[in-house]
Amino acid sequence: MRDCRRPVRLVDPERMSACDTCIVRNRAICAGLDHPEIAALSVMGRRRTVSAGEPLIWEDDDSLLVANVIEGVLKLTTSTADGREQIVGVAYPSDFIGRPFGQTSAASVVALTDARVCVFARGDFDRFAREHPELEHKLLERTLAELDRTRGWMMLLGRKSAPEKIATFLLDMSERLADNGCTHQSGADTGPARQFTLPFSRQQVADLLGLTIETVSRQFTKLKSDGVVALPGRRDVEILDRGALEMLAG
Amino acid sequence: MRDCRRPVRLVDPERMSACDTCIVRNRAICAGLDHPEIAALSVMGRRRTVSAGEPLIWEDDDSLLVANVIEGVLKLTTSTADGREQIVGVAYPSDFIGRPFGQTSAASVVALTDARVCVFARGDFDRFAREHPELEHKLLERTLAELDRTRGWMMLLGRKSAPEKIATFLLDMSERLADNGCTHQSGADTGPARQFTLPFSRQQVADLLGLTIETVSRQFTKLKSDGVVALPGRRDVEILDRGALEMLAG
DNA sequence: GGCAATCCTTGACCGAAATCAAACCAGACC
DNA sequence: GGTCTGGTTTGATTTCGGTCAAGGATTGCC
Repeated sequence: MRDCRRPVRLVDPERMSACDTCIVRNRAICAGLDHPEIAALSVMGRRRTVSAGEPLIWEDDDSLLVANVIEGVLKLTTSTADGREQIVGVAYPSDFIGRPFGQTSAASVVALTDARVCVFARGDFDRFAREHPELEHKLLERTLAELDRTRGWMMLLGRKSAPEKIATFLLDMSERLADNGCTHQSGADTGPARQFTLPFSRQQVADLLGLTIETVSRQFTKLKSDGVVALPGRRDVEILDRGALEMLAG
Repeated sequence: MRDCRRPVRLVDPERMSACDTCIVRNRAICAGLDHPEIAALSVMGRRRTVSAGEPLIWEDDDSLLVANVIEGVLKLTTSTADGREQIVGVAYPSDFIGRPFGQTSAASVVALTDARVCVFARGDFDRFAREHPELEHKLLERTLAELDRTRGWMMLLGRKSAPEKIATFLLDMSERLADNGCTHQSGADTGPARQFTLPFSRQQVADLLGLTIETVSRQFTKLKSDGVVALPGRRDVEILDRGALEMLAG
């Protein structure tokens, strides 16, 4: 999912005067809009950077903004009054975040890595979307896919054991962090990544899987000593035995 | 959420020649469509009854049909190869079920009570929806709301204890099964139900909350002996101390 | 380099919920 | 009435993962 790191030069990086140079332009919901529409969107939107750890949207706040992720990874979380946290979604480049057509957002959005997003005032976006069925359709397709993915994760949270959770997680990461052909000559899909760098700390993996940090750590150690994965760095994973992982994932 | 039980007479109950008498007409996604549109939908759709326990859609099957729920309650489930089950959604009257714009359905749909639905071939529905932005917009709003609800449930599955799960579940049921003013003289919202009949067996409650049937049973017994609820029948619940439930729900 | 802060790992122990097993109950049917 | 059946409750026991606590490893900073 990572985008190519080729620098993008913008005449005016604040105003989105340069949707045409946007690296997620073909994959985000704005794909397929024609020139006048893109121009209208450009007027409404602004580029923003969000540093790792910085929040973009607060849970239960008025839903004031929506955004497209250009670069980086962000987490969507819900929390209980006593501070327990559950990650309920992860947004990658080209993903849409925020809650259009609703008063409040059900989840907080916080950057996991330094990120760039292009944000819109929710009201502006809502109005624009209602006038552009093609955009709404893209948003609908995306939302339906996200709902499917979320429902799959419910099975993991409700019914899987810790080893199954970790194995499923690693396989999922391996797919979502797969190289999209940017750093390779061929444009072909290179398939799931054999090695990758997690955008999560151990605590965040725990918050994603409904486990504690200690259990996550122990399971990683177990996989390492069983020769299923190598862990060259804190957040680096190399899959040595994908078959074993798939067995474990259940 | 229950609809009034006043019988609906149909000239031809098989063909949906009588959308105009449909009891969920004002709340389902077809609300707001004009006469010619409704007529076109009528031609595409068929009414169907589904008996309690009977499946309507199979997980991983080709997504062949979508539907509106007219009456009854259905569960959406995902299962593992070894037979563990997780309920990932519950559909009530006026809810939309199925996976438009996608090749396969991520969840099975099975009736919990005898139910009536109006079904459409997915292809037909997709085509119709793309030509009717207002319908797609309604579907989008619904899908966004369902995603919010699903994410809330992830917090429950990943981070809540058994007592918290049960309390949250009962409060949720109390709201969703609330009388919608049908059986009362006033049309006013009567608020959350104080007593209601669950559409779930104990096992199904377990599948919804990510627990075992024994744990569910024990928690119900505990709530009863603590005087928080009364359980006049297998599936009947009467909330005696809502405040206590809210405390327990965390 | 030394030091602090943060993150991660490891160990000992505990407890909540699962598992295993046995009653119990409520309808349905004869 | 009796019996059968499927769902439910209850009890005894186990286990998985959480909690508590300590120790390492990395990173950043002076």
